[in-house]
Amino acid sequence: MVSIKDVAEHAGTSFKTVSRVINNDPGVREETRERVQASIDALGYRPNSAARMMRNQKSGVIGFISDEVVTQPYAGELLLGAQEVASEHDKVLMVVNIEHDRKRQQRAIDMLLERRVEALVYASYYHREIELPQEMLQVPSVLVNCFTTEAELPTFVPDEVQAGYDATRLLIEQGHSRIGMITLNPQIVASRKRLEGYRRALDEAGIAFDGELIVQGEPRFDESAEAASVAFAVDTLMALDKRPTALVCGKDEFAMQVYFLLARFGLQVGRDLAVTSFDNQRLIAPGLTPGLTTMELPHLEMGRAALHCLFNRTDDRSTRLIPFSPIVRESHRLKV
Amino acid sequence: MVSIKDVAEHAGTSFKTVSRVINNDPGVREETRERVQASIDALGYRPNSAARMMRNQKSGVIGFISDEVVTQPYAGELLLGAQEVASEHDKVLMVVNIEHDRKRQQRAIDMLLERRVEALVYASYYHREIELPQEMLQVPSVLVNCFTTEAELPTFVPDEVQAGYDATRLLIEQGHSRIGMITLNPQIVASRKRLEGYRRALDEAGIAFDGELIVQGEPRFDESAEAASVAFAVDTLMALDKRPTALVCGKDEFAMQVYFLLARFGLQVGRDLAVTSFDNQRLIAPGLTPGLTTMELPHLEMGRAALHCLFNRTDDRSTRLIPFSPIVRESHRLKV
DNA sequence: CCGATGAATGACAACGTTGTCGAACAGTAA
DNA sequence: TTACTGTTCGACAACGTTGTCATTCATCGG
Repeated sequence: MVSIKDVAEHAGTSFKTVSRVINNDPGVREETRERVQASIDALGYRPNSAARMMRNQKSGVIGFISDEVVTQPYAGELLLGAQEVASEHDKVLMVVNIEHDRKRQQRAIDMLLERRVEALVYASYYHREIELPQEMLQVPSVLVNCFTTEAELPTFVPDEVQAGYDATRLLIEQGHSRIGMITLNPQIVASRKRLEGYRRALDEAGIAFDGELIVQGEPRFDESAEAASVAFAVDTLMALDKRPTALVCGKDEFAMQVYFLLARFGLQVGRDLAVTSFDNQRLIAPGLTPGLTTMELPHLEMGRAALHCLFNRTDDRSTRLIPFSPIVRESHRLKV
Repeated sequence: MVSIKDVAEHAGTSFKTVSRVINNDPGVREETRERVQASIDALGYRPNSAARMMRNQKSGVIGFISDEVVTQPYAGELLLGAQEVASEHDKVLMVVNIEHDRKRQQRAIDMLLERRVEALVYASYYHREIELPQEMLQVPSVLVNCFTTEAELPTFVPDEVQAGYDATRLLIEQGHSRIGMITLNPQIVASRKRLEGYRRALDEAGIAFDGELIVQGEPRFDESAEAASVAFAVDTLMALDKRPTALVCGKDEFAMQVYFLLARFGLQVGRDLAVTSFDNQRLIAPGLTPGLTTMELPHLEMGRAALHCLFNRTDDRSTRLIPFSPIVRESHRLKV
């Protein structure tokens, strides 16, 4: 590989002068600068970042540890937002997917610390508590879409309560008061918090909470039984004496199921039942008829916010709630 | 940051001996080794990879340039497969998303070459021809899910023809001979090749090709008009004198639309129309009733194959076709 | 014409690591 | 004792940069 010395020899100067040219140091005569630049171009020289790192004691790298962000639809936007802000600050992300594997996680963190990452981001696919790798405390770190009780770290999570509130509010504003909810697995943070938002919206509107209207859509054990589970949930709701006229679905896949399942009862979303949901899965939400009104997870925004926080290095180690965006289509509104 | 010299001082040896311990060099007395190891642990020493890089003239990094792989549902599996193989060989991926931006692409490549990546992978979200960044020829490179005519490089793309063939064949085997197809935008490689596979399957089965059965599902200009476009396609097919009894959909979103749209005609997928499709979008395909039979894009496999190719450095610069996997559910079969 | 000034450039060290070579030492055979 | 072996360890250089300081040279005022 061609080094600064090769360029110097080619240009007939000392290698220090070449260094000056590369770094736009002002103390170089114009003529010399041009000659050196010509040699750089001729030899195809590129500064060796490893040498620079050693000299400057800075890697310019930010580690991004993800459990499975990258493999999940649109969660990758989190990465995208992070990359965008990082590159504004001339930093690069080094992304490692650890896939819930302890050993792999350890190896990944070792690798990142050996590369002297200037900071670490830990991002999880779904909003949950994590076991904090203790090594993360050695460098500035932030958590995204996850949290921990083991240490105080800047944390960015979606505002699930607000999302639940807004999703419900959209239906209340349409005049509904019998509003059903198909929840995610209650062990999940999102499930509990969104329900909290739902209740808050009802309270605020003076609507009494009715436990009968809350049914679980995700199966307790067998993932593959999800379709059946949603079907059961819809059946349960539709068998009620006072059927709901509106429904908050725990995720867009549930909503899709609902669109199909209502046909059994001769009903249609958007005519007989108003629906809102969460996620705004681009594959599903716009493709349904009527278009699905849904709360979009702020992945991009969380990624951005987390990196901004790293660069504005204050001592603020609080948890920040990033709001969902309501994507308003037609499903929350009944056509008469 | 604590260096090898700090450890040496702490352990009362020369720094070279510490180096030997780190690298498991045999010529160290057991007692010394333990003493040094204790110091390493006590000080929390981690070897500085920048220094190692400089010394060894090897970065251990493989650059992964993606146009938008990461932000697209499940295309991230490509990255995952690549990462898996890389880490088997003790290499790390450095991923950069260039988002079709010329400048960003140039910056990304410069950055990667300055970091002395040992190889480059260029992966595109959908199968297409790319303009090859000329710098890629400076290091061993492979293309994934894309190709170029500007140079001969090892290339890994999905076998679209086989996918079209298989998707059609599944229907033929069920006794169908009037098989419609809703195609993607014909400018896309996948669209043309899959149609070729479709024709081959028909030929082989002695079924005459009928152009009336081929309709375009993707709108020509306006992306947002896709739903309407598919609706029009279905209407067209259903208005034929001899309606198709089976249908190959260009992507799972089309299939989802078809499930809904058939209702207009009082028809049902799996009862009146057999359907196959492409992609196996996890959000859609398993959630439809009947489950969608679809050809899964070999993202994971392409990622793996590409990296294997880099490590088995032969001079083979050919294009390898990676087969789709048929994910057989129920939609290709009519229930009587 | 001389010394002072400032601009342009070079010599050298250092960053943290590993490869090469040689030194110190213990043990063994003659 | 000597000579030789092998084991264990350290001194030193080098990798490619950049910061510090010294040197060279032209220019300018007196």
